[in-house]
Amino acid sequence: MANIKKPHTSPEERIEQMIQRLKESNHRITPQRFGILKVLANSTRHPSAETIHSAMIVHYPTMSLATVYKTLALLKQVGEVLELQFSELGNRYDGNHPQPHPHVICTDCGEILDPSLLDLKKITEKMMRETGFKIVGHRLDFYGLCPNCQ
Amino acid sequence: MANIKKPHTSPEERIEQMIQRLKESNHRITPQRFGILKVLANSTRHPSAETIHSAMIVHYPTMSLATVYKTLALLKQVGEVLELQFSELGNRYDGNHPQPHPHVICTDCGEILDPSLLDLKKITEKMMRETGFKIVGHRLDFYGLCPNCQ
DNA sequence: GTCTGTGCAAACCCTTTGCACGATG
DNA sequence: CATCGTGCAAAGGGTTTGCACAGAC
Repeated sequence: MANIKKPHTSPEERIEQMIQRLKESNHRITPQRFGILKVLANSTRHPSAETIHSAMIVHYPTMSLATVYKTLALLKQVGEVLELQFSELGNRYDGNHPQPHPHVICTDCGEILDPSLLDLKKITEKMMRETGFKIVGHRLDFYGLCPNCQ
Repeated sequence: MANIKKPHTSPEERIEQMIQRLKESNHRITPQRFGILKVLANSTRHPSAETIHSAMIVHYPTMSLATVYKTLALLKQVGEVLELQFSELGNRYDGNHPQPHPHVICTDCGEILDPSLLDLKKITEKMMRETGFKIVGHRLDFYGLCPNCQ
């Protein structure tokens, strides 16, 4: 059973994986895209599009938010980023673990953690049997207050 | 273990519960609010604000969307409705089972089902131990294609 | 050189808010 | 009759889109 909390892949390796996937699907590696991959691979904080943009504008002063959104949509499409939708918090992105996995979310400061792996395979099968759905993904969030905000 | 899928509470009983809660918290029962409670209690489809509004405007031609949103916010505040946030689908509301419970969501047509109860108490405790968070809620969604959309 | 990607601004969608009027308790 | 709720319209925030220019391959 793999431990997705501390993957053996380094940020560099992760960036390389994502680049490969983009090339495979005939997409160009632009400085903007490379920069976004770098931010994603080096972040454990599940950044928002805005956060990624802010981090990048220091080095790429002309970087636009639209490009961040377009790149995130592309990465989502090729399966290299996991999008966590929140209507209040705004969407957040996980580029290190694109497969569904549980999150623990602070309702006060918005911090998002990846706790250790939890296998929902059996539960997913149960759900498929019960509902007749063909289930291809899931989402498991726990909401509460992080140690700092308590 | 209770089965939250088919509660013994009828829509009428459920409406009564919600009315009690509103009265307890010193809120008035207006025709608009009563209508929204009726729609919520009679729906198993996790309606959006827009859906509730559309259902009501037939009987209350002056009904406004703003009032639907305000009432949903109020019901959420007093714990009588569960809000499911989706940035794409728009938020959806469950007035029959305000406590967190799993959902199975069709990514094609947007249908949302309540499968039978699944107890996450032990997993929640594990998460609290592991992360130091004080967890007060959760969300468990399964995504896939419903029988109709497959 | 071709074609995709970028960046700007405008458009979009859902949701929230301010405010004057209306209705509840 | 005091206060709270309603409805309109405008504002708001995050995200998406159209289009001309720039740049990757």
